[in-house]
Amino acid sequence: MPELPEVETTLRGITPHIHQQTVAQIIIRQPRLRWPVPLSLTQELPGQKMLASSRRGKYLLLHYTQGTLIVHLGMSGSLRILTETTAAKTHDHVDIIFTNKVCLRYTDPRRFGCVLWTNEALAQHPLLEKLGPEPLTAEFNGDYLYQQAQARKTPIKTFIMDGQIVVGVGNIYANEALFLAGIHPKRQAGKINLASYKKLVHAIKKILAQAIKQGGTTLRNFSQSDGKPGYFKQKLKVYGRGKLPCVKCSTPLREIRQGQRTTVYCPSCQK
DNA sequence: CGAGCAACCTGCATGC
DNA sequence: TGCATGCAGGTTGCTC
Repeated sequence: MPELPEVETTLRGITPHIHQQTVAQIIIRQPRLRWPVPLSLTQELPGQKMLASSRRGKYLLLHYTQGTLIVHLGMSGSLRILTETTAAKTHDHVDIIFTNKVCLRYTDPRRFGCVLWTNEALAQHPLLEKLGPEPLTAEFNGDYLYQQAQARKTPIKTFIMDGQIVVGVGNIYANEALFLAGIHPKRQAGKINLASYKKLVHAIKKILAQAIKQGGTTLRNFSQSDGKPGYFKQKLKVYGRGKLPCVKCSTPLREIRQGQRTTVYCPSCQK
């Protein structure tokens, strides 16, 4: 479910409600996520204040007095703010309740996400230390991507979805960015020239920035932390449109599998 | 080292 | 209606 724009939207949605708030209680109903939720949090977290929040790739980082909560939404996770008592449903795995009665609720049917805690320097955390640059920074540019691609035989789509190369480009936006840049998803990363990489980087930035501005892509169950849906889906040009006519040239879009993910592209516009 | 893929889980759409 | 199958927004951690 959540790609980077959804994670960013979630972060912006929840932060004002919990900023500078002190934890009263944490309830862990289901600790078995991607990695076990540390049960010691029920002792450690109460009394700590939420000082700041940030994001690294698709990891949400909630910085408390004595450590950081690392939250990932996986494929089906969401975080939302509850201001009045609401009975927990089947997949409501974790509640963080603040002294002002606000509840931050983590829900994740597929349990591919995680809720972890660290006291150590974040840059050295095993899940974060090898991550590539953020896509919306100046560090991520055509020259960088071109350099990283040298001698790489992996298909360009797989390459831009590799978090060690650049974080936050998920399946939807990888498809969309390649279409926008006119690049065939199967091309070998090492055989693409600098000019095309500049175009691709521009496309990735554009598509992500636009999606964030619109509040993320709504697919099935994603909604913002306030419950309002995102409005980006209607802007998708290839994702979910296999066999339908290309919006530019009307050629039927082609659908293939790369890795274990669906790729959609226009065989005429993408070379 | 890179490339490819199995694995972790539930829900939903589809087809018989 | 029921059941089997395949697919879904991610990413780690295996094998080769």
